[in-house]
Amino acid sequence: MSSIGSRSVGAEEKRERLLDVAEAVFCRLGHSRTTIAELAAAAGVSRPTVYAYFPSKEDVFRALADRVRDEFLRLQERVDTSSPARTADEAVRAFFAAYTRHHGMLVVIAHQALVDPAMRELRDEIVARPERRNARFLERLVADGRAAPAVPPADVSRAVTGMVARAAELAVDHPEQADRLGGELVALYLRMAGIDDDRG
Amino acid sequence: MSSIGSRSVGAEEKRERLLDVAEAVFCRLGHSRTTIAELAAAAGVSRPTVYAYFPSKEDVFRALADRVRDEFLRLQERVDTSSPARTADEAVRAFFAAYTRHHGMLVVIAHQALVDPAMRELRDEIVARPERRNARFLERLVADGRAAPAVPPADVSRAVTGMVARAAELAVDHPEQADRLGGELVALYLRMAGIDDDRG
Amino acid sequence: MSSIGSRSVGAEEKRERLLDVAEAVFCRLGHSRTTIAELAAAAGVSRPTVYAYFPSKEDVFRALADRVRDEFLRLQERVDTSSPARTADEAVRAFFAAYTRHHGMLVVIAHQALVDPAMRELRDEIVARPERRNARFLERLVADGRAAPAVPPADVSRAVTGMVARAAELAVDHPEQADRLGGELVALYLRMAGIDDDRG
Amino acid sequence: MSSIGSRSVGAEEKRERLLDVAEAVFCRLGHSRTTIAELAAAAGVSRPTVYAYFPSKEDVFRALADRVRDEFLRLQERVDTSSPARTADEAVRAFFAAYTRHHGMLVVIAHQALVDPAMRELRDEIVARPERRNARFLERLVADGRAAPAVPPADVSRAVTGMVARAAELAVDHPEQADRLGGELVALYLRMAGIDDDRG
DNA sequence: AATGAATGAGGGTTCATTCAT
DNA sequence: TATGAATGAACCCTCATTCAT
Repeated sequence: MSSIGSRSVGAEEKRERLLDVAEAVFCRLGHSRTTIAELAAAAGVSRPTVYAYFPSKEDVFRALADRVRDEFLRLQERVDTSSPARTADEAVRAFFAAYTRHHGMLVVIAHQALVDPAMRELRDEIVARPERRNARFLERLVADGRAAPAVPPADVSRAVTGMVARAAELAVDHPEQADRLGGELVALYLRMAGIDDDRG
Repeated sequence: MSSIGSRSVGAEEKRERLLDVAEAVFCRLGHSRTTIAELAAAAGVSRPTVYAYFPSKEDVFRALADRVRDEFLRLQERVDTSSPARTADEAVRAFFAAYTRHHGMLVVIAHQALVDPAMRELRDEIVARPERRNARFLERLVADGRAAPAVPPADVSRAVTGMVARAAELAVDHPEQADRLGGELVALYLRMAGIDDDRG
Repeated sequence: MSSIGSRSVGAEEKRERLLDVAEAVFCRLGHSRTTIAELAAAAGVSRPTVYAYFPSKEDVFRALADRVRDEFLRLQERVDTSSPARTADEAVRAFFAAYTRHHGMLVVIAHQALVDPAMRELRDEIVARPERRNARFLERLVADGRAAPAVPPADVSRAVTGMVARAAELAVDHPEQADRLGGELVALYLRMAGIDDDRG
Repeated sequence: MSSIGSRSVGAEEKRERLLDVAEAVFCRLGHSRTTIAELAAAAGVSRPTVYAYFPSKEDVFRALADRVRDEFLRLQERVDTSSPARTADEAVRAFFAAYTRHHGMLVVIAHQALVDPAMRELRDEIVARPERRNARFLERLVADGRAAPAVPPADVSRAVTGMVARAAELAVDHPEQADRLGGELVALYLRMAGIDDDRG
């Protein structure tokens, strides 16, 4: 019926769809209440079918977490670098959008990180890596005299991650405010970093 | 049942000790992996004894969450108000300290909030209430011409919550940096809020 | 369906090959751990293909057991009867060789006999029938004055079955001793049966 | 109701009773068809109760197998040694009785030995150790001129194990013949070993 | 107040088997 | 004929919870 895909669709695609479904379920139910039965039902298949695509529940979760991380890693690749303010604008907005989109998973990942060192690392790749990258970006700007942050770049960088995370929480419940929130985040960032706003 | 005599006091104390133990266990194992057996073992009692103090595992968790929230609520009561900068300094540092101290529980609470509306509310009391209070504080300062935030006070306020949360994560792993981090948080906040630093 | 033409012959051959593979797998993994998946993998085919040749896993096992039994039944047909000692020699060695060759299957069959009356019967055909036949053989020899067993022929007969079984166990792990063991078995049998060794 | 024991009984005793029940079930159903549910039902308890005494189904089986082995090991301790024939008589009969009593378990152990090296060792302790002991016993007799086996002592010894095993199979179905079978086994053994029958 | 003992409910996982292609 | 895909039925095991002592 409403199974996860017709026969003609490749297995890889079905796996991907299963992950989509799984993300929704994990975000709705959290890690422990997400059962294979629930995943299967949400995907319109039977329990054993889930095992045709993933060896275990934990593997579903790991694959999901990996996918989220990969999306975050990809974010950093395409950013307009025509001016510091533009770079900041795009980077912050993109990070904010991704954070909002995957807010639930990030909460679950943080929870699992309490228990699983692998999740701790994965979370680090999502959160701390962009921070380090951003810190280096600021340091370069400072060296060029184009930024004058109030506190060390690393702290600005960390602060912005936190700000984005918190704003994302709000954006999840009030998507209509997402745009405005993005704007405020950028504004705050520019001010914290002491970057001249030369956008448009 | 038992009067407020020594017996009762002992019971209240034991309950409190049980909660201390429980907080440690919940932070180490997360919500689902925390079993009554583990709580009992960590407290050096048998499983049924836990039920003498709490009706269910969920009640242990709720009591714990309540305790954390209460501590956050109490934070706001004693703040030096001799100057805006001093107020900000104390409030931010206190919030940051509490956030660091209860970081694990806050992660678990966030996770449970995905599932349990009551936890959503509780989390709101911990995070959003101080934000609103802070926003009002800023608005008053703005009205008095003593603050000139870069973005609306509500956004500054939300931003600082996020910053603190992220800094707390770091402070958990590197307690030796807690002081410095607290200072940076205050500095950033003052700058974001456009408050003159008239401290010492 | 398919005539006895080449197709059918191919099918029969494949079935036989499948049984060969299955014997190896059942002996390696025992009855319960042998899965259709394992059989299919060992045969280099997909799971459903196994079902093209056998209606069920139990049928694979039954066919296998039947094949083993048939081999044992055939043993008794060609035995040199030129002298009692020669008869004994050939019969014991042949039985011992077959027992060694199919030791694993015989263990599995014994195990299944605990549960399945049909396997009990089959095992009886493999083990008890030769015993009865042997007992009659001895009785005839006794009547002719050519044997003087220490105990009733039926007991001698049963004893030799047991001896062979135990020797086979050893021969499985130490094939190089098979010949010597065969010799000892014959010697013991002759002595137990009180048959003059007029061989060679 | 008909649970495995009243509260007053020690846990050790209950464990022992559970093992008694388990032996019956394993012998009736074989290894794989024996489920925890069946064990629990046979013992008159619920499934989780079984886990209060054993960590897993495999542990139940191992404990059972250990118990059987221990009983076999104890057999060898008390044997009348007033004369070779008496020693042989007692040893063979005792081994035969134990083999009959635990026939089912020995079949299951043999089956598991296909898969589990630990079971292979355990089986060796049950079967091969008495053989080696017996072989040494015969060697001593030979040295003293009190035995003249038809084949090397080790082979006699192995043969008798096999004979006993096969006789036990029969005795399981026909307990009324056990005594007679025991006698025949002893007679055969004495003859094979070339021991003078000086028993009363 | 405290606990040893027991269990109902439920979740993860496996596997023989079927079916559409 | 052969198979990729899917599933019903079980089974092992865990855990929150209860109860008699």
